[in-house]
Amino acid sequence: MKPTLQAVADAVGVSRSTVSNAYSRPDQLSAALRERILDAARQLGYPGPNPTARSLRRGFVGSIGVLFTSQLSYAFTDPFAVRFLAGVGAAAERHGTSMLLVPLPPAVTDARRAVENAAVDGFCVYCVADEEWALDVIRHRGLPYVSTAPRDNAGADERYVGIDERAAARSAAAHVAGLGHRRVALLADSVLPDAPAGPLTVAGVDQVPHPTTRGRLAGFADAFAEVGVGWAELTVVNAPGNSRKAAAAAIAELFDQPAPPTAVLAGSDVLALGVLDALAARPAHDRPTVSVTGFDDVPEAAAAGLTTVRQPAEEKGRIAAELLLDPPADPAAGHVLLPTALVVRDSTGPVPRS
Amino acid sequence: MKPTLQAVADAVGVSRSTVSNAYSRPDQLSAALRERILDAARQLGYPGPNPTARSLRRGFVGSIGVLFTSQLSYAFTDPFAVRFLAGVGAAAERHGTSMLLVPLPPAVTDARRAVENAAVDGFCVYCVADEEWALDVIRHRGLPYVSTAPRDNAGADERYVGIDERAAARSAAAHVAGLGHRRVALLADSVLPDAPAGPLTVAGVDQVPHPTTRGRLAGFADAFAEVGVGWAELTVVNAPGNSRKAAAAAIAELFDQPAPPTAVLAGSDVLALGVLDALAARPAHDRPTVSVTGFDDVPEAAAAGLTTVRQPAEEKGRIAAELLLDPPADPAAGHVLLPTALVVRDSTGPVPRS
DNA sequence: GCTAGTCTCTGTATCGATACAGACTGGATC
DNA sequence: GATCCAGTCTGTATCGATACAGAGACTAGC
Repeated sequence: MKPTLQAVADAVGVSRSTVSNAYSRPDQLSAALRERILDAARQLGYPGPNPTARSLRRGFVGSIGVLFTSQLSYAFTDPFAVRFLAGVGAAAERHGTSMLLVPLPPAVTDARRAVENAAVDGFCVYCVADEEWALDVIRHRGLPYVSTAPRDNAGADERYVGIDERAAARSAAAHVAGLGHRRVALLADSVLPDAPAGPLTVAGVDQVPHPTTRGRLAGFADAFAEVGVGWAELTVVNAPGNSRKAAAAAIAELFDQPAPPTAVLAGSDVLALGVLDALAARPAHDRPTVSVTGFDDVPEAAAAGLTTVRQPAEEKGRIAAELLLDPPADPAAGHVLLPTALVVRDSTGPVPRS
Repeated sequence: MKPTLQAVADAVGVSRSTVSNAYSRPDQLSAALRERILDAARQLGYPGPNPTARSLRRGFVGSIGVLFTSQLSYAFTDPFAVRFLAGVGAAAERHGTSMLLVPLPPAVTDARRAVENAAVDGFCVYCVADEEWALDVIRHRGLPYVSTAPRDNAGADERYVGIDERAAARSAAAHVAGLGHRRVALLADSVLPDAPAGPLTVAGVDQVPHPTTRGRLAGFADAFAEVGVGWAELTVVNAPGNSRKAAAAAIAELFDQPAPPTAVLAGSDVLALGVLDALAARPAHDRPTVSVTGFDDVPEAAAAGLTTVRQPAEEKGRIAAELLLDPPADPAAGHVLLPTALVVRDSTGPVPRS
C-alpha cells in the first residue's frame, strides 16, 4: 500500500495539515521543515497528495470534458473534429487543465450515466447529432458548458461558439447557382434520424432535426430559391456517419441516372471528398462533369482542389475552451460567431453544355 | 448548492447507504423503494453520486491518461499521433473508460507535478522525446502503464507495444541502397538534444539519446554499412519538432550544395513530406532528383506517393490501451511487437545519371 | 514593558460518497 | 414451534486529503 499523507506526518512528527501545506502552500511553513517533509516523503515513497482526495476536498477537478455525441473514434476520424480538439488542447494547455474525452455508449440511458459520472469541471459540447439530452444532464449537474452551435432556446447565460451556418452555406450555393447549375443534389449527414443512405424525400428543410445540418441545407435552399429553384426540385441525399465512404456510397446511384445532377453541395468536406471519390471510381468515359462543394475547409480540401466554405476549426475549439475556463463577465460576450469565407478552387465550374 | 446523497436519504426517510445502493447496486433494495428514491432525487435536483467522491471511496477513477511528452497540440498535429489516439479511443470505448489528455508544462518540475496530479488509473505513454522521468513518476505513484517503445532496461512486468524500429528502418534504407544511392542524408527529429535545425555532426549513432530516433537511424546506417557506406559518409540532418515546415527548412540548404544527396531517408512521413515541400519550392530547372522515404505511412503519404515504412498506428493505440485495461496473465504477452512493411511508391527511384 | 503583528504550526470539521457487517422481516421447511 | 434463509435495510468506519480558526513563539515599535 502506498503511504498516505498521514504516514508522512507521523514519520516527521508534524501534523497532517503541515504536510499538506508542504505540497500545496509552501509559504505556510519554513523552508527547512518543508525540506524535511519532502525528504521523508521521498524516503517513504509517498507519491504526493492523492489527486482524487484533493479534488473532493477542493471542490474542483482541474479538467474539462469534451463531449462528442457519437462514437469517440469519430472524433479522430473527422479532420475538422481533430482541428477542433487541437484548439481545445491549446487552450487547456495554457490554463494547465486536462481534457477528458468521454466515450458515450450507444444507449441513451447509458450515455446519460457516462456524462453524470465524468469527473470534470465543465464541458465543451461538440455538436454531432442532437445533444439536448446531454445538455440536460450537464445543467442538472450544475456544471458550466459551452456548445458549438447557437441553440434556438439558448438561455442568456448559455455560452456557445459557432458560425452562421445558414449564411455560410448560402454563399457556397450562390456561387454554384451563379455558375448556372440548376439540377443540384444536397448531400448531408443525418438528414433525418435513422434514414437510410441515398436520395431521400424531405417535405421541407424544417423537418431536419439536427440544427447544423438544417442550417446548412436551409442556406443551400435559400440561394437556389433566389434563382427560382424550389426545395422540391432539389435532390436531398443522406449519408449517415459523415464519412468519405458513406458519401461515395450514398451519391453513387445518382450518377447512373439519365440526368445526373450537375452539382453536388455537401454539408462537409469529408462528404464532398467522398463525392469526388465516387466520381473518380467511374471509368473516364462514363464520368459526368459535376461541380462539388464542401464545408469546413479541412487540410485535405486544399490538396483535392475542393471549393468549400472555410470556418476556423482550431479557433472554434480554442474559443470554446476559453469561454469555459475563463468566462467573460459580460454574458453577451459568451455568444461568439466566427467568420466564414467561401474558398473557390477547381472542383466547381460552369455547367457543361451537353 | 446541489443536494447530496444524504439530502435524498433524509427526504425519503431512509439511510444514506440505501440511496447509494439505489444508484450503484439496484439488486440490494426493492424496486419500489428504488423508484421512490429516484423520484425524490429528481424532485430535489440531485444529479447522482458525485464522481469524485465515488472515485475516492472506490479506489479507482474509470479513466486512463494519455501522455505525450511534448506539447499537447502536437498530438493533434501529427497524423500518426492522431491515429494512435483513435486506437486508444476505440479500446477505451469498449471498456467504458474515459481518456484524460494531460498537457505537460515545459519545465520538468511542473511536468512532473502534472503527472502526479492526474486522476487516472493508469497511463499510455506515447514516446515523443525522452520520457524516463515520466515513467519514474508513474511508477512512483504505483500506477500501471504501457509505453510505445521497447525500453532497454524494461522490467519483466513492464508492458509495451512497439515495432522493431531498427529492422524497419533498415528495410527502407536497403531499398534505397539497392537503387544505387550512396550520397544520402538522414533526416530526423531531435537527433541531439537542443541541437539546431540543419546538418549535424554526430560521432556515432549511439550518441542519439531518443530511443526511437536512434533505432531508426541505426537501421538506416545498417543497410548502408552493408554496401560499404559508413556512418561518417552519411549526412545527418536535424529537424526539431517533427513538423513539415521544420523538415523543409532543415533540409533546404543541402539542395544548394554542389553535390546534394541523391536520397533523403526521413525518420517520419511528416518529415519526408517536408522534404518534398522543400523540393517543390525550388524552380523546376534547379530541382535535383532526390529519392525520399518516410516512416509510418500516414494517410497523407499515399496521396503524396511517398515510399515509406508502414506501421499500424491505430493498432498500436488500441493494443496499448488494451494492455493497460486488460493486462494479460502472462507477462510475456505484455510485450508486443507489431509488424511493419515497406511500401514502395513513386518517391524513390534509381540514381539519376548526371 | 506592553500591545501588535508576523511566522509557524496544530486540531477539528468537512468534502460526498461506498464497503461491510449485522439487524430485522416474513415465509418456507421439518 | 423452532430453525433457516433470502430479501431489505441500517450504522459505522473509511477513502485521503484541504480549509479555517486559532495557539504559541518571536520580533517590532513605542
